[in-house]
Amino acid sequence: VTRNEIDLNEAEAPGRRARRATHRDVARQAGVSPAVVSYVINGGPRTTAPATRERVLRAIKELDYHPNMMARGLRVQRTQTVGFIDCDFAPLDVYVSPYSAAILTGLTAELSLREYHLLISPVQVGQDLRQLERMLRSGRLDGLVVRLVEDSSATVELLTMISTTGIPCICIERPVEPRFGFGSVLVDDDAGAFAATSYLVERGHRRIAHLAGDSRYASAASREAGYRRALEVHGLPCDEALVACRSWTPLAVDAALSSLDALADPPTAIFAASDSLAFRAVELARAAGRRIPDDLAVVGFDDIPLAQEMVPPLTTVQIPLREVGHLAARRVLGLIDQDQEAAASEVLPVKLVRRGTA
Amino acid sequence: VTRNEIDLNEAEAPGRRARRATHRDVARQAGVSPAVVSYVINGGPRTTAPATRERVLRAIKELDYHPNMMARGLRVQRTQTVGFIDCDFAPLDVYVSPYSAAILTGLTAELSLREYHLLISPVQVGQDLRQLERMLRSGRLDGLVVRLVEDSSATVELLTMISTTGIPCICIERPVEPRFGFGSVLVDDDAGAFAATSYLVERGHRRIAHLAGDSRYASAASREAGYRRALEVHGLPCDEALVACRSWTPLAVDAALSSLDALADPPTAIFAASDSLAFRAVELARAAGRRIPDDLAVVGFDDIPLAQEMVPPLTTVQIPLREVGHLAARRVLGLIDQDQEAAASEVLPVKLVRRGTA
DNA sequence: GTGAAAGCGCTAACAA
DNA sequence: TTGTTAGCGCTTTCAC
Repeated sequence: VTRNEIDLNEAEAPGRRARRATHRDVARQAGVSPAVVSYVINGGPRTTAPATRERVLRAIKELDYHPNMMARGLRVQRTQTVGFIDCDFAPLDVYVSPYSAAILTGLTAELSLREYHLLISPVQVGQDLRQLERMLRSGRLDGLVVRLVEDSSATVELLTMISTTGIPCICIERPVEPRFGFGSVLVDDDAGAFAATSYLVERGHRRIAHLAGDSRYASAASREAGYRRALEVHGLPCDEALVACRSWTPLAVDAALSSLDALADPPTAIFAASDSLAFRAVELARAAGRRIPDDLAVVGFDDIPLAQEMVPPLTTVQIPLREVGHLAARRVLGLIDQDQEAAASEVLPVKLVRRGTA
Repeated sequence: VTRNEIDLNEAEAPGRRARRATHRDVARQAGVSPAVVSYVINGGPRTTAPATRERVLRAIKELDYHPNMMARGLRVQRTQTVGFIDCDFAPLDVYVSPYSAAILTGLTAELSLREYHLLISPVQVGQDLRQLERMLRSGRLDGLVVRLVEDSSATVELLTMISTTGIPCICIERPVEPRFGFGSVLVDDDAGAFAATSYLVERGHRRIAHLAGDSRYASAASREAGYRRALEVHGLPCDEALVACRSWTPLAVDAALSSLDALADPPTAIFAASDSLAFRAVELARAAGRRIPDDLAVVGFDDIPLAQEMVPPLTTVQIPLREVGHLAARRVLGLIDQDQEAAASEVLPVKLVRRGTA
């Protein structure tokens, strides 16, 4: 007598965890073959007579049957799961940073529409990839969304590893060489920084400092590049003493502001590479008795929730982060469905939102 | 000729995705039976001769073999995955709130130590549970960590549903009736609020307002209770006009402060139910020309990163959120390993950290 | 329109 | 110490 022939109720004896109903139980109860149960559940590939269909559906209800994803996944080679790899220098920031948070929000919302699940894997840039590779090769994932923060050889190594696994993949934040065939959804950091800086110039500022982000991050570099380009276009000199910080840590702004203040010709405006940096600058300046925006104008980048909670609210560059998540999700799903178009690259526009600090 | 007998290289023809090596390929290459491959990989249940072991290991390397988790999971009924269900009124806040972020950080770190993966499912309080139930019953998860925010019948319904699935479960933030056998790790909100309020009293404040959180949340209620208890213990009247806000949204503080200011005898101190609320209060008060902490003392709750970035830094109640995540992870893992002790309930102490705002 | 049966890749009980 | 084999729960081809 095989396990499957044990009566279901009998197996539900107290003490042991109840055995779950399988499609065979359903088949027996409905008086059909296991195949038909599958046809009914999946609406194919064969059609079923309405009457049998009804009986099967009823049996499913009665037995409270739920298909086992492991078994189904093993059979059809699908897991209904996509992974999110956040490859950062401070990997556990995935959750802490409002930046990835917004992306994850978009991703999750879109995936759950198609009953897909999200598996999050923080990875440290340059860390040993073996554990990750084991995971990817274990067949647990149908697709992948990878957030890249820089273009070093460590990143290429990661991408190469991923591509050898053959898992469909969409990249976020950094573009990726076409040879990988990965598709990406990006954001126009450079244009945003250009717009922010230009805005300050238009407001009459001539000494505009830049609180740059951690220079290991490509987005920090792009934002700085946009800043420099704007100065140049507007015929302003770029005083190296005006670019400071080079860290994402808000507390690093303290030292940066001190040196800026010590300048013979201190800045009248600041363009910060992130809202958190901008926020700290505002706090510090205000504590030093300066009025925002009159004594010091400040523009941030990202438009995190805090930007609207500050007083005055922060003028900043808004990134459609949730949209990035949505699009990335739709693209992986597209790749999984063999839609070649999904492997394209797309860069989303950002927009300056004028509020109270500049 | 079965699929398994196709030569591996032949299957790697360009165009189609290369077939992955299976344990049978390894067995053939090493000249042993499939069982031995399993013994070697899992270090049991049978022992293997060192020589064969070597050969198997070499074959694994050569073929770049990685076990398939679906197949293994189907066989041993393990998925190496635990789910995190965040059951909130605003479910997509899982990622956005620094609160859950810290918990997730702890969870992830601990789980990855044991090569477990985390699947995050945001759920709206009171929402239809069918999609979630389908997921839970699909056998995709070995264990569950559930963050509960309140004790309504919707929560009981969720817990009941979970318990019928038989999945080992640990609850966070809210205790859970013992009948479920779930285990929990909590945080002493009431004591924290008591400490914060008492501190303000000791500093000489007599008119202490409370910016309460959204009253649908049990933590908001506990914090308010701690506040009231402290006033009572110190012989202070509890003026209902002094408790305001009742929302987690920082912008809701605006109206609350207005009415507080309009009082004949306005408060000299504020105990806020969260750091975000406290932050907004500080911003607003300062914009109105009041000095912190001299004109108005403020104490927060949570100790999110922002608390240290404000100027002056926020005096607040620190919750060991990452620790909550770590412990919850260890407990589910314990439950999965049939360790009955893991089903206990534990409440972690919080601590007042004195900084600049009070 | 439906049933029988093979097989996805793995583990473990049984045999040798 | 190792080989053989059944079976985890499902889908799908093949036969009727």
